[in-house]
Amino acid sequence: MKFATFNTNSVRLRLPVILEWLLREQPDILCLQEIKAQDKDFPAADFEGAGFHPAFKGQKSYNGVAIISRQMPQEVKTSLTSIEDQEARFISATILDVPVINVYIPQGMAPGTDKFAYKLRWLRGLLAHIKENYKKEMPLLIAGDFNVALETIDVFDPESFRDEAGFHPDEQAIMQELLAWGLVDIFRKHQPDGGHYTFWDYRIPNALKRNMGWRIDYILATQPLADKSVISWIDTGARALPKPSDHTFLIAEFDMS
DNA sequence: ATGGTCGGCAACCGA
Repeated sequence: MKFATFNTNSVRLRLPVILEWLLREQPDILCLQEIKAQDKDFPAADFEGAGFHPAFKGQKSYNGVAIISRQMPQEVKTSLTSIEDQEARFISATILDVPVINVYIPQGMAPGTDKFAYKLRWLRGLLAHIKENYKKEMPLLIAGDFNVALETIDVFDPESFRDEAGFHPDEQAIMQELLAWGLVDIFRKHQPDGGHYTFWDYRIPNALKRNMGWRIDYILATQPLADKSVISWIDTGARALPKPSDHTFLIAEFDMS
């Protein structure tokens, strides 16, 4: 089972890149974040034409998440059970009997701001949602843009980012609680070395070429599924295009036989 | 090479 996640920064603008990637890589499931489209504007027919079933939750201008699946997604839900949230940052579905959660965690701007408090509230809400609805002994996949780098090896300049949004101990502590509950960071399982990133800030010139990035996108799995993962990699293709996205595809394969 | 991030969406917010 081939599973992937990608922050699109506009699903409509990035549609040719996504469709080309789907046809080339043939994943079973692709989670998208920052689709930046209202539901009425989501390009559902294009995904259906490529042989996939889309489930999506959008809003105007910002945020928005989607699950693109070869099999029909069942039990689609678009809100956390733990907290109220006005923004389109959560979607879950069951696909081939595996529960899949796709999240776009708030970026948080800077510690001390309302946006940072919202980010922490959201992370705690996700932790509560998972504890309320799932068991660590059962298969569960969680993917998305968490906007949190966990370790010094996950950012290119940890000294200068220490205590800033995206690399702050309060965010990292909640994510570590999530992992401690019973989730495995699948890319890390297969790649213990640092310097592998999923995001490069547009505002840093030639960030990809200089490998000045962050690893803030994740595929997390409970142990029974994590035991089945055989490979995970980052596809920088979409970041290297003439009109690049700021994130990359992150992929993991699971042997379900 | 004589500039200097993107995207949505209509002036700026968010990342």
